[in-house]
Amino acid sequence: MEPKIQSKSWNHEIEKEILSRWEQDDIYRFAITDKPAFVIDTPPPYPSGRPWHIGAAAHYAQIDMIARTARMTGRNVLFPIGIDRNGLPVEIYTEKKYKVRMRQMDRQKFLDLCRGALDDLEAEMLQIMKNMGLSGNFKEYYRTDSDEYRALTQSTFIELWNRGLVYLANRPNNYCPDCGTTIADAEIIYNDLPTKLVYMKFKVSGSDDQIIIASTRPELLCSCQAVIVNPEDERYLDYQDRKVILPLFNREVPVKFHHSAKMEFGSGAVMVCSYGDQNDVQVFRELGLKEIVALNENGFTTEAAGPYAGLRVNQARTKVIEDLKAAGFVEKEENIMHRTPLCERSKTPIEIIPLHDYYVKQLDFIPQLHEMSKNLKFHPEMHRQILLNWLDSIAIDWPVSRRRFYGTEIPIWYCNSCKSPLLPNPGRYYRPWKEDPPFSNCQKCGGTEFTGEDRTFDTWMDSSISPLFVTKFCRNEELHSYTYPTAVRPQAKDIIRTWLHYTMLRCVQLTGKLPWSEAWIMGYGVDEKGEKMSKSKGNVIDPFPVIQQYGADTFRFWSASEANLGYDFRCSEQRIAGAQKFMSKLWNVGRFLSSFDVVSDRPSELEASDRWILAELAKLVEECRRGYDEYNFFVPANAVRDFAWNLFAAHYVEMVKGRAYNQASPGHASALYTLHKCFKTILLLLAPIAPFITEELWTKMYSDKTIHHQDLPHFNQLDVDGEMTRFTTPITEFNSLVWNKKKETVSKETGKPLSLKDPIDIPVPDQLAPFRKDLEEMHNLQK
RNA sequence: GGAUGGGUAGUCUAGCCUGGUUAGGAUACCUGUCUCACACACAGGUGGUCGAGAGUUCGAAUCUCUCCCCAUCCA
Repeated sequence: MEPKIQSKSWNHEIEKEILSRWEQDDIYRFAITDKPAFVIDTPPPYPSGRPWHIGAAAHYAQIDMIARTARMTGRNVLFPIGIDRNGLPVEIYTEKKYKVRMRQMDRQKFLDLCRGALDDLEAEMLQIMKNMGLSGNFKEYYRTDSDEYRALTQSTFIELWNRGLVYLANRPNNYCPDCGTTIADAEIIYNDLPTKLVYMKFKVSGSDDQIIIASTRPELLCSCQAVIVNPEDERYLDYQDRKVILPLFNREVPVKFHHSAKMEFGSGAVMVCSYGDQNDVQVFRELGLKEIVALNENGFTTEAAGPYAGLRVNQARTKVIEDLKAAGFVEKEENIMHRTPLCERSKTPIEIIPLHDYYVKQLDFIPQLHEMSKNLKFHPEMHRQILLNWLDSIAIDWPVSRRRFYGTEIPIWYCNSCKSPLLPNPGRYYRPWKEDPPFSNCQKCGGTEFTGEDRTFDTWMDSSISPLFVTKFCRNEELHSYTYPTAVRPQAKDIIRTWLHYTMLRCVQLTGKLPWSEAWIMGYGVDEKGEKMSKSKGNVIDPFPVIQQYGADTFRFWSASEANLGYDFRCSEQRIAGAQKFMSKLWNVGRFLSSFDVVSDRPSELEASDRWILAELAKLVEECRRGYDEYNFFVPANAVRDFAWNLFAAHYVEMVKGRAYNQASPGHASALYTLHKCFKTILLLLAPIAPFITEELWTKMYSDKTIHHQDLPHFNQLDVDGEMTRFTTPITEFNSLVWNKKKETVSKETGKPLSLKDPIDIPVPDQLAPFRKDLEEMHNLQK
């Protein structure tokens, strides 16, 4: 009766051995077969260095559970692993690390520094992903800055260009003076920042009246082209189309009615400048005003600012306020908190200035995206609304050009004589800023001199074709048609309006098809107070040391048992430790059962207790299946833990110990069969969640083949009498009753409460007659 | 201001869609126990006006309405 398993607790150091075994046997390889393909459009993580985010690690653990669930339900799974390496974060990281300025050094040297930095960060990232037990395709992991990836980004852009879906426009756009580039609406965040609200006196032309105008942007006075008031504001009814005179600049501008003027803000009259905010842009457009460019691309005031030209925004503001005061144009100043648009990356206030940028058409596609999104299944359904709200709020096409370096180059050359933009043929990776064009004559004018475009794409241009890249679009027709559209896009809910939306847009434009059939949206990992983790709050928990201390399976099981589908989940180390206890319990149940022979064939007659637990087991399997069907691992994780610990180990195992130990007992085989049947099922049900410990127990106890090529159990495969579950409550209550009695009874010999093995005289109720023998032996019930 | 989700014992959470026994569980706390797998365990216990109010109903944590509070996203 020696257990096959010796060690008394689950040692997660074993995970490393198991990992290398899996790697050697290459158990997750993917090839085209006649089974249905199941492709996961894995989010490629950005290697931004430590600390990583525990919520992100949990996210990847769960994506792996999706992959394992699909594999164990008969699908041919392609689980790509990629690393996102384009964009601002690495540029900022590199500038800091090497104390350099991107625009003040050789472009190629800067790119080389970035690449080196990414390589180091990436290695660490891949290692942790592997250690977490991700069953992805690490052998062929991809990078979004590889020639192959960038060539696809460029090819798809050229395709859109040729179809007229790209245009160049000069229009007011969000501009980050610090990053020196255009940014999309989706990249803006808003913070309340302290600022001065200045109440300025505007003289009404041809009268002694004056209008008070409150503004947080007095430095933009020079670009003011109108003053607007609300048409319902009785204070200004008489002023429509009259002129007011700009203080300091002595220029006349008209007073107009516009519904966007808020009566309760300041004096109710608003000056409209080009451009203080998005509302100014709208008013300029609607009223047909002529814009005056007050700020240039470096964030300095222009000639239009007259005496205030050539200053930074803040300097200009200070000086304008001083002069306004000196000339008696200021009624008062207030210190207020103002909701200020900031660049998501650099946290610099953005400016709105007219810029030449390339736009990808998206407005025309919104009705189609609306319609097609109806065929996209959301897990959970409630997060569909985030996408719909975003689609409804999109007001402009997508500006895709960026004045940055570490990104995919926009593949355009300009003819020096006729200035026409010329695009190369799709297929390879182009770097116009350093390469000669692949043509020698301008198609328009025959010119022979060209200038390469030096801008790059918005990184979402790269990210938004991930489902095309991983299915080898344009590169392997056979594989692409087998794998596209893909099965599922797993992602976090905060990038629905960027990644999810842009991917739908681009894939629909390029293939006419929705790129996936399901979107699986995970909530945030939040801190112990329920607040979102962020580096600025300083409440980020790094997953590295946690995984190192507790092991991958504990971390994974914690993540599954804590995060209900789509809901935010709390990250607390105490609860991770709680998950570890279950790993230990599972291990010990296995250790105990490993001392009994495995009976795989079902005996013709099963004892009542055995039929009872099998009925409960069937219920468990059904519930777990329900969870797995919608990739909600919260359900199986908690259901299996509850069953294994509180029913199977606590009650059933104790009830059948007698029969299990006694080989002469008539119910011996029935007990051994049922014990192992239950435990095998528990292991299979947990395999997608905790792949290491289940593999170890499975291969030690039941098979020399991996558990991860098994199928998830089906409840109708278990031949059970569902009626038996009616005994569950009476059985657990009777057991409690006996335990209570023993505790209350003081032993005459020891003076302590009775030990659980001491005899006691309690009759088994008639209702539980079928279980009488097992219960009597379990509790040592004697007359 | 708008949208989404949530408010259940000290803390966390299930149940709510499909109203019905003493509102499950975890953790913490208290008490006891080494009982032939497990003290990372076992047994027992304290602790709840299910955010507030109203309505529907024989009956509401669950359905309806109003309000308050929290989180996240968007103006």
